[in-house]
Amino acid sequence: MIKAIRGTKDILPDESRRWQKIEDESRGILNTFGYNEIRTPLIEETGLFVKTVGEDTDIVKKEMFSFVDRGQRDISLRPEGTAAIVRAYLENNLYKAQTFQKFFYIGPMFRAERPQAGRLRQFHQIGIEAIGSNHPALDAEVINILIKLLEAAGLKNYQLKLNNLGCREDRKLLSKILKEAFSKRPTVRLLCDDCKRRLKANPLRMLDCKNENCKRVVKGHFKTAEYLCKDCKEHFDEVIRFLNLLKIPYLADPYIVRGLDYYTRTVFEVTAQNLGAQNAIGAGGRYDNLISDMGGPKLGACGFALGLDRMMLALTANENSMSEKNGLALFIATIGKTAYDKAFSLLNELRNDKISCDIDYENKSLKSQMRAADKMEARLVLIIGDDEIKRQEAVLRDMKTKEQTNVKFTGIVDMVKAKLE
RNA sequence: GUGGCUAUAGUGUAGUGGUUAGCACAACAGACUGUGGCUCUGUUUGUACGGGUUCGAAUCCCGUUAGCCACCCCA
Repeated sequence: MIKAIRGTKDILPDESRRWQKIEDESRGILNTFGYNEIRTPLIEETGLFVKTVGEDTDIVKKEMFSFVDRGQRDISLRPEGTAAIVRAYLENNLYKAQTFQKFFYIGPMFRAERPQAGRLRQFHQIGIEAIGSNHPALDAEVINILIKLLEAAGLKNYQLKLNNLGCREDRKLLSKILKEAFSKRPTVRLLCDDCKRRLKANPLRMLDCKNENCKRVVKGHFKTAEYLCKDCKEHFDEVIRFLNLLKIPYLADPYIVRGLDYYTRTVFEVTAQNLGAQNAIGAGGRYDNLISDMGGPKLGACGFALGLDRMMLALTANENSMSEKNGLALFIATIGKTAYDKAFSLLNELRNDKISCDIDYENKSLKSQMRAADKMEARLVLIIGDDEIKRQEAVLRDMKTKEQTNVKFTGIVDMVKAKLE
């Protein structure tokens, strides 16, 4: 038997109902904030992610599903959403019609990590990208939307962490300062092996090392805010002011560093409880250099991505989930071939009138058909047998009141409609 | 990607080398035959896969696969 690929899973109808509900609610919220859905391909040229996410990031170095197609093109399944959206924004010259634009997306992303609860190789994100503005209100709005989506889904225990990485120059300065601080033998020896490597490749990542010893040592050497330029400092203050205006509680955490290279200035992360080590449920930030780096105009932008699979997990853990079935309006139970034929065409009429209805497909006994109707939570059951065919009328049973009435074949659709009203 | 733990009907589980692998729920069928839920009766379905040890393996060993936990990373 062929099984689903490692790290992928089926979202079965029971669960799918919950997904749809959350997606629908999210679309509604995003709509009120003026965001429009964009759908980009699941596959892109590998170079897109190498350039944007960063050559030295784990995502690109070891987590991408990449392959060479028959035309010898290097292609990858998208590991995240931002790069493709910026690509689409530039490729379709969207900025020429209007510079500032707000997008949202919902869909699967792919990363070849070792699977765990809350960490799949195909996982699903809902995210937004607001492109074309440096305004600090935008950062606050983006964060606000993330919070709104979480609350709409019913998530209770979450925490928002906020930081400012500074502009590209600030990041360089920070890297330089870190490198210098740990350039001498004795200080280097205090770091874990990973951090020794990070020191060379990507010093900023030393900031969020989980090793207690590293935390202490690195902490002792600097505080992020001190290395911010005046503009970045001001921007951060403004973002905080707007957040306060919206009464959004946050925790300033100078050790938040994102694993994607394009972030500048504001970065944030929302963690949820009950998810074990995979507790980052949503995260994002500003990326003011990405658009120009990709050959576009110099424009600021900000966005986030929310992990839907993780949110579902967190919701089940909170026991806030409920899966209500969409009960059937009508079930038609039949006895005999003639009755089935009559019922089958009747079904079509009812469905044309947007009445949800169904019939038996397994030649079951009347008793079993009634059981099936009950299981489907049918409100009404129409019973047609030989007697009814002779009289040209059917028995309509209300499943709740057990009340039964005879209805002429010609008046069935109207009668059912009236009963359902 | 590294280390560890786990794998028994659809689901949750019992079974620590010895008969036909047990239980609950679910599913299906039926209870004077044309009517659901409750009750009762019956039925179907399983040792992840592949090797090995042994007279004998769900049980011990090895490999594979998958899941889980931690790391790593991230949503």
